[in-house]
Amino acid sequence: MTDKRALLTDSALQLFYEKGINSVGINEVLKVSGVAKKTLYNHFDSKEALVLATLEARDQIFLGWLAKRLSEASSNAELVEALFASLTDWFNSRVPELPPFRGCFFINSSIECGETSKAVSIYCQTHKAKVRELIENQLAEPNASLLDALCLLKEGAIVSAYVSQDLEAANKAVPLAMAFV
Amino acid sequence: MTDKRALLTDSALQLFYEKGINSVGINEVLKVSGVAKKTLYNHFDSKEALVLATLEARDQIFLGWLAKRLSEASSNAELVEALFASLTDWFNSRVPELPPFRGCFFINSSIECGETSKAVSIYCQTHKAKVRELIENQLAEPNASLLDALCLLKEGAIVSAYVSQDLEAANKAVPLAMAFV
DNA sequence: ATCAAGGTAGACAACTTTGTCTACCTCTGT
DNA sequence: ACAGAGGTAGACAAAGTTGTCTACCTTGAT
Repeated sequence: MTDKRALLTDSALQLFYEKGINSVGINEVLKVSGVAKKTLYNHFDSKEALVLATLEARDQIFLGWLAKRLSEASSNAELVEALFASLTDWFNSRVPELPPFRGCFFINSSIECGETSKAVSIYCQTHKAKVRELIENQLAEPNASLLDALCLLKEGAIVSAYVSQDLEAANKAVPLAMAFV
Repeated sequence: MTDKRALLTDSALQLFYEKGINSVGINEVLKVSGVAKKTLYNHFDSKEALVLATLEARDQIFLGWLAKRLSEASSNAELVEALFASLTDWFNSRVPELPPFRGCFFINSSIECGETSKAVSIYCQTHKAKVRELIENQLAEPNASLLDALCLLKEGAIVSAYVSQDLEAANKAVPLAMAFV
C-alpha cells in the first residue's frame, strides 16, 4: 500500500529515540509498524541500515526545524537568542516537530553504536558538522570565535539537560555567548 | 586469593569504558578477569550491580585525578587554564591514570542504560554534581556564572571531542571562560 | 588434621537477538 | 484474466544474553 519504507523508518526512529537503539529489537519495530519481517529485510539489508535511515530522517527533521527557528534572526545577537531559546523549547518538549526530549539522537547513537558501527559514528559526526554549517550561514556577519562558542555551548547544554536534568541549561549559555557577539 | 571483587570491578570498568556496557557480556568480564561466574554472582547481585561498582570506581579515579590537577591553581584564571588543559590531556590520552579516551564514562553509561536502570542515571547525575562541587571549591573566589560557564563548556568539550573527534575542543573553551573570570 | 568458607569450571535453563525462508495472499497493469 | 511484484504471518536457525546450579578443589584457622 503506502510506502512501507517510510513507515518502517518513522516507527524505528520513534522507538530508537525513545528507548535507545540497543534496547529496541527488530521485532518491536515490526510490531509497532505492523509490517512483516520479510518486508523490512526487503527494504533494508540489516538493522544497521535501518538505523542509518532513522539517522537520515532525524537529520532532516531536526535541521529543518532549527533552520526555521534561526531564520528569524537578523543579527548575531538575535541568533544567539534564537538558538538557545530553541534549545530550551526542545529540552522542555515544547516542539511539535520533535518527540519528547531524550537527548540528542546523534550523540546517543554515536555512543550506543560507536564501537560496533563506523558508519553510524561517521553519520553522527557529519550531522554535527551540518548543524555547525547551518549556524555559520545564519550569522549576520562572520565571527569564527562566536561560532566555536555556540557549538561548544550547544553540546554542553544538550548533555546537561539530559544527564543532569538541567532543562534550563541553554539559558545559562546566553550571557556567555553574548560576550562574543 | 586477592580481592576478587576489586579484580572484577577493575576488569569490568576497563571493558565497559572501552567497548560500552551493552557490548560487553558477563562472560567477557569473567574471561578477562579470570574469575569464575559463581564468584561474580557471589559478590554482585546482577550485572547492574557490577555496573554500579564500575561507576563508583571510575568516580573515585576521575575525581582524584581532577582534584590533583586543579589543586595547583591559585586564582580563577589559573583554574580555567588548569581545567581545560587537563581535559585536553585527557582527550589526547596523555593521562596515565585514565585509559585511552572514549568519552565520559558517565555520559556514556547514562545514555546506554538510562532507560533500563534508574540507578545508573542517578549515579551519573550525582557524579556530574560532584565534579561541579569540586570545581566550585577550587574557585579562588566565588563566581556563580563562571562556575556555570565552566560546567557547560566542559560537557560541550567532552562531547565535541568524542562525537566530532575534535580533540582540541577544550582549548577553544578557554577564551570563552576567561571572559567571565 | 579437619572443617568451613569461598574459589573454579562449566553445563544448563530460559530468554532474546538478527536474519532467512516457506507458503500464501492481494493488488495493478496489460 | 492473469502474471508478477510486493506484502503477510510466522516458523526457524544460529548465536548471544543473564543468571543458577552442581561438583570439585584450595586454603587458613582452630
